[in-house]
Amino acid sequence: MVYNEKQMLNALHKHGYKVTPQRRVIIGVIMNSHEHLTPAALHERVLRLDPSVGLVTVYRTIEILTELGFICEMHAGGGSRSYLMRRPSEHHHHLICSDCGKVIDFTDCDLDKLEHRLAQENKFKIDSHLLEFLGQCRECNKKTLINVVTNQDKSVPSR
Amino acid sequence: MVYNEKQMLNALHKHGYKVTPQRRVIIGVIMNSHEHLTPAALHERVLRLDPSVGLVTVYRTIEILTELGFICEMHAGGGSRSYLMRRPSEHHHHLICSDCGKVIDFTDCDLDKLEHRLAQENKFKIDSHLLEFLGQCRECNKKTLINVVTNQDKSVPSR
DNA sequence: TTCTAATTGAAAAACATTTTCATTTGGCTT
DNA sequence: AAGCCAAATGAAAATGTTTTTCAATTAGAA
Ligand SMILES: [Mn+2]
Ligand SMILES: [Mn+2]
Ligand SMILES: [Zn+2]
Ligand SMILES: [Zn+2]
Repeated sequence: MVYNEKQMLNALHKHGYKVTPQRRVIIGVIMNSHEHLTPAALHERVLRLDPSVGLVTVYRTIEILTELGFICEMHAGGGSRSYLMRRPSEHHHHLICSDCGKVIDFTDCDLDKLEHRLAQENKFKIDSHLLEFLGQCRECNKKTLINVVTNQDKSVPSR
Repeated sequence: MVYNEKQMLNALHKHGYKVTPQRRVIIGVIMNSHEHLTPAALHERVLRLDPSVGLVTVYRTIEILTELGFICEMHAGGGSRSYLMRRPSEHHHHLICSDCGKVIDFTDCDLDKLEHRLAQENKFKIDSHLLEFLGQCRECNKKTLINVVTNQDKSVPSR
């Protein structure tokens, strides 16, 4: 289940935030993008629709939308920063393609048993968890395999 | 199982890296710290032992130690950046206290079944995963409970 | 001891995010 | 419809983190 634009704008209003043209555009871009976006990437797309929107406004809107639960952060490993993406409404996790950045959500992490045991053994009160699988999507894997076959006789540079 | 200082210095040498006084100090600080450290926090502690070591060298050493597998990144959620800490040698994950930053490692994540299923269903080639539990350690939880009891009759400021 | 590629620190550059502030505006009240 | 004002905005500056550049130093092999 994914929120639609009207629901998001209503929620803004309901929580005392003003529905500005800038916020409309930003929300529109997020809604119509299936990838996760950095603030900068989001801003770039917003500029195409309204060149006057500032990056600061993008940051501020991201903060609100996160607070309202419409978007969520992503951790794609490596030295990479936190990204964001539109999100289903339930607790979920990510399958991330390290090559192209494609993201697939999944909801059944089934970590309750593990969580319970860890809580007991370590006297921790566990509030939440972060789980992400990193790998290669089908398309990127195909490309890799083709490259391997094509270049199998070529010598490899030593560094 | 945790590496000792000598092993780490040997590994540096073995991989063609020079064993410099700076690297000795940095490794020493990491070895003797049980918390995870940001590059800046690590540098701060290094300065106490050798005020001439530059932050750049800390970054460069972090990179090498990560490559050699002696330290690993941490993702403590929120807008937080990537942290690092000393680490056991095997595949493992973290239990992180959101209050004091205490970290407990655990190794048995047992995600194979889930990984297999996700790989099949989504045609993904999964290389690795990231799993962290966030919560409150015993001590911090105690403090919280005491505060709740102590302040239960006091009025709460509205913001 | 000599030699040299690796390493270092300082400074600058490159980025990412937050703060400040004067101006504008959404939307409630008349 | 007009007025009002707290909320929101963009520009610019400030803050913070990480990387790059470069000349000087040095670890360690010969
Ligand atoms: Mn989750
Ligand atoms: Mn660890
Ligand atoms: Zn891909
Ligand atoms: Zn704690």
